[in-house]
Amino acid sequence: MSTERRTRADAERNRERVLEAARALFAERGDQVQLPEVARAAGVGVGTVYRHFPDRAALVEAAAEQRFAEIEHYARTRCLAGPAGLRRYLEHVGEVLSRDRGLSAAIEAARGTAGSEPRGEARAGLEAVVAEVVARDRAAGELRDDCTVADVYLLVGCLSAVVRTGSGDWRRFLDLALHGLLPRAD
Amino acid sequence: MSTERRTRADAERNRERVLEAARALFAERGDQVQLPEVARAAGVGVGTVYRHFPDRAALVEAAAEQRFAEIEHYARTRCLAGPAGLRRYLEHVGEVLSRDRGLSAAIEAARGTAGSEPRGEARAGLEAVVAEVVARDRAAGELRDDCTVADVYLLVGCLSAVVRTGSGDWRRFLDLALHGLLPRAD
DNA sequence: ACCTGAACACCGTTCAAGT
DNA sequence: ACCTGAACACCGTTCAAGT
Repeated sequence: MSTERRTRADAERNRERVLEAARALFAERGDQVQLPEVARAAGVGVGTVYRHFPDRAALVEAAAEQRFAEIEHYARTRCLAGPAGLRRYLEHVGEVLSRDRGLSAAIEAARGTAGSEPRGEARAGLEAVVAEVVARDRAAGELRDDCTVADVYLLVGCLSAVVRTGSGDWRRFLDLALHGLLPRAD
Repeated sequence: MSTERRTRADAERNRERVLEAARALFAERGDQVQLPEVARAAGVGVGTVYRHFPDRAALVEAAAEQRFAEIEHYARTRCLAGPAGLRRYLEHVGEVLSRDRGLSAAIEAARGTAGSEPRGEARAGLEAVVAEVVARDRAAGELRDDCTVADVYLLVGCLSAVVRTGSGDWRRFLDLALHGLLPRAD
């Protein structure tokens, strides 16, 4: 089992420090934090940041990964039982986005890098739960029959933009969007 | 009336050339064009660009101003008579956004610069028509009673994000959003 | 192996000099 | 008055040298 166990001691610790610093800074000020700043906060040289993360986008994504995992956990425990699962899901995403300005950057960057959508692992897990939530709500007659996971991505992207630009109330947006997903017979 | 008529000959022509070049380049590649590039395309020095426009944002906004005027004209002639005025308005905005990648930048930058929303003149005119369209559609019972101009801005912002990131179909988004603006009794 | 930080490339913006 | 473009400031990324 001694296949690929090379990462030694301080290397792993440095990686974790960088990630920790990145999470805190991105959450607070979003995409505008500078990498040298992250390095300073982590107490390492810039080169170390680049050793562990190929570029800025990779660090943003890695810092967001934890949030995706948290959101997935919330979805599994809170949105698969009872009514209005999708509504609860989207409201939770809105709240997390409001608290972590860096999440938007990760969500939008993923779109930017054409095609390579399924980055980090957490994303795959998330997509699976969202599919379940949609299926459940549809079966319960709470959603239009043609509502898909793609629709949810669409709305999450918009939600992210609304929160990021601070234009108006994201809850109002959700009200409109969710109303739009209702079955034909209101 | 010789109050403030100082701008002479080439100055005005240069300003127009810069604007022309900026319109073409922004439309094609959006917010990622570089100002030295605009200067080169316009056949002037960078300094001249800055002489006429204080900074990048101002140039983006000025280049977009024309589009706003065009959209306003469309709205006045096509969305104040007949049914589904707001739907026709938003579909037109979606089409213009699809053709001019720089418009998104202007729309989103305006939000970014907290508070100072009402830049260029064209925007004020636009806001006025949109208010009329909303009022008409509401009176005709085509929209929820609580639908406001702010809602339209919200959706235009989302539309812009959807088109810009190329995430999914913006027409699908409009379908959902407009459905969300329907009166309670579908 | 991994770390450091000076150095490089690049782009927005300014400003001394020219007309 | 206005124009030009070299120069400056800044930030992402690389890499030679050190441990």
